[in-house]
Amino acid sequence: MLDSAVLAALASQKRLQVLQWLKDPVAHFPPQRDGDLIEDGVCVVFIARKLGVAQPTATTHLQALARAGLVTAKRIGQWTFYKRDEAALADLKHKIEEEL
Amino acid sequence: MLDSAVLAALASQKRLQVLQWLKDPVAHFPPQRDGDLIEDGVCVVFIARKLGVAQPTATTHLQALARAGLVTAKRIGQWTFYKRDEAALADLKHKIEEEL
DNA sequence: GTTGAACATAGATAAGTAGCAATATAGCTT
DNA sequence: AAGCTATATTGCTACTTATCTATGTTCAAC
Repeated sequence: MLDSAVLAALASQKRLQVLQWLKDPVAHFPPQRDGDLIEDGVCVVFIARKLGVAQPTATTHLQALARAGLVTAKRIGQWTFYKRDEAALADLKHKIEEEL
Repeated sequence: MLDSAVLAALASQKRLQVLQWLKDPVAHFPPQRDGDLIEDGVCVVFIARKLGVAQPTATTHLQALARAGLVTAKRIGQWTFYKRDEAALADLKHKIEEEL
């Protein structure tokens, strides 16, 4: 059965926007010193800046996506990088296609 | 771009459940006197009863789905029948498949 | 070890959502 | 027209969400 909690994570224009940007991080975010945009993910402050919200607000959104399993967080040094969980997203799309 | 308002309509276990039941109304609801379960849809009180909520609560859920364009309402006499909008649902699934 | 940067957490406010009981409205049915 | 039934609307409470500022924590770099 489809999980409404996961759909709730998607029910936000800001979070949908982030997921779009994370499809091609290199196109949307500046280079990072200590983490690869593609391999490791994008750091929170970049996302906050591009979203036009304060950093804690961005953290909240990203944690919501992570709780839903749609992105993963990776801590490197003082940075936290977020990237899409493509397997989880594919699985979700498949479930929606089948069950909705 | 995916519309977060439509996804918000799906972000509820109760509304997801209703959409599932409406896939096969005959299997899930008793016969109706004045409207065909398949052609016209299912009346609100049946849905309220099966959901285990008061009638106004069911109305709210169904209106949310209707506002999102996922179901359509049809008034016949004193009844309002709700049924899935299969075209809209297919379109949504397609968009999710492509854009998520 | 002190400073500064990145991120998380806490606390506050405002807005939205789910639920109910009560009431209103609309339409049969007699 | 009177009464009954189905649905919608209203008014309320409780809970959740989005946002911010302020503070805490972690870690790098000097």
